Amino acid sequence: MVNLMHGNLNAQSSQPDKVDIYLHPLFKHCDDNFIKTLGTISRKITCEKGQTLLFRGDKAVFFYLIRSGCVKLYRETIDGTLAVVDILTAGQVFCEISIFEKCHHPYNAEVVEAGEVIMIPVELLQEEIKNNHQFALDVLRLVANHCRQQERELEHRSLQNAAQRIGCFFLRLLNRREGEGGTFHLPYDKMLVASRLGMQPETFSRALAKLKKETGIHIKGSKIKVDNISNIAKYTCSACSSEFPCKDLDFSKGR
Amino acid sequence: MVNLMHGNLNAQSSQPDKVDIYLHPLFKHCDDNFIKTLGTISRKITCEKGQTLLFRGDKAVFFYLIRSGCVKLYRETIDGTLAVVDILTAGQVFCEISIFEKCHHPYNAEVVEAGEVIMIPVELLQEEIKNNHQFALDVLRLVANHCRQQERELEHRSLQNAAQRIGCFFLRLLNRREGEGGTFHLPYDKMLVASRLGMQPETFSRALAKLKKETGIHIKGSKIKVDNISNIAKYTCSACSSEFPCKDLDFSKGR
DNA sequence: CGAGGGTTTGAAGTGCATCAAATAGTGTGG
DNA sequence: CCACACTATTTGATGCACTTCAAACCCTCG
Repeated sequence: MVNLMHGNLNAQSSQPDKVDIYLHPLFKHCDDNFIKTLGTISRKITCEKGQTLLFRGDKAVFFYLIRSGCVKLYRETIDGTLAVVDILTAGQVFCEISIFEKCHHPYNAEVVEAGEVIMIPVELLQEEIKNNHQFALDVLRLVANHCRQQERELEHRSLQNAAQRIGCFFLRLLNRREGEGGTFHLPYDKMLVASRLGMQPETFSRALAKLKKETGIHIKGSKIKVDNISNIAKYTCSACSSEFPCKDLDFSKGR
Repeated sequence: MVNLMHGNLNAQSSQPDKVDIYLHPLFKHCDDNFIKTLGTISRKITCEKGQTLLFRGDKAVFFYLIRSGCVKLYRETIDGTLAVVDILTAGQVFCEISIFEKCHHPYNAEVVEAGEVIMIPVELLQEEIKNNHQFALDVLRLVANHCRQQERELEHRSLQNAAQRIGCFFLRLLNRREGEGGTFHLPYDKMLVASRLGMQPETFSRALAKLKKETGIHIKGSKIKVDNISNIAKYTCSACSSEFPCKDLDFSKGR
């Protein structure tokens, strides 16, 4: 079990096996009774790779929390072109807007790595939102946090080049103090990382090579070793309005 | 006065002179007493072009509503490169996250067209959020709506080319039924539209010419005449996951 | 009228996408 | 344990969209 209270992007790279829903910060102001109901009523499903959890346009009836595995959120045009919204791993949540509003899914969700997903019926949460003012505020915080993440994402797409976006992604995976380095594994396929960062696999490969040259990081398969974070920060954060270390994402990994 | 209850992006193009804060849908569940307090305590300021309303990183103490004029929200890297987040006109609001959370501004706000702005102290709203459950939900809706807008924006940046983004922008300005055309004015400078859509003025100029060729629209200065909306929809919406007409934005123009 | 932006046009450069093909890695059945 | 199939990743070559730099044009407003 991973305590999401202290969860950060590191949890992604360490790939925890299971995640306890009770500990997601979204529920920190919910009482034991509600948590118990949550445990009873929510569905836990085991998903295979390739399985589609929900389709864009479908009515949202569940709020999702990933216990393990990996889920890709994406939009698709008529001609089949994909725009990946995000790729989520253990501990992350999605469809949070459905918690308070009747809505239709704004994206598709596909399992890209087998795992377990918890589905919480939205009525349950909508009820809680009415009774528990603190919970309403926590939902608000979750949504707002997602909003800020997207603002940052949008900025990165217009100001950072491919190599800088990868570097920034690595910095978030590392999440250490300035100077300190470390080793970590990519949370998923390079192809998926590429799509997550809005680039082609070929571009990712070349940009990663460039990042290596520029910052002196070591790469072996999916293992990345960083001796000095500042090198990456210097290289990537010059093309961003936030300074390293990024303080944007401190509430939770919720979506 | 413009009734924001029924406001849509058309309001942008018709450039209303003044906007009544009471009618913003955010306040639809607030009682007269609160509205009166709002009128008393909020500041109305007249802004000159070029004036900076707030700086990124400053502590957020006001929620902003634009009565008239035009405000640019942007982020800036150390070397001075800008990333425009949005450009807002009469009836639109910003800094809504400050309504429920102590936060620092994630962007700068600069007046690009002189006008009047209303500043509402966040304490007032934070108080109301505690007392008025419906208001809390309306704030949630406002934030969620902003979130969806950004999701769409992000998709557009990765799937649509420059001409298609302009066409999509026009469709939102027109906001009519399929087939019906119309005439409208750009809500602000072409330079600003370009920055809003994440492209250079030169690119905008060339892409607009391309859009004209592809869809048969008529352009004279800032006046755009569209005979048949479907032509634009056919051209732009093919590179988007939503089909025309876009239903994404039905709550308000809030930000 | 003339100064100063906004807008357009031209020419050249850059970054990423695309297409193609080679190479590495992984899982399968024999 | 190996050979095969299949996928992921890398590398090369080329093309396209957008940017950048430069200059002309145009419009507005003092």
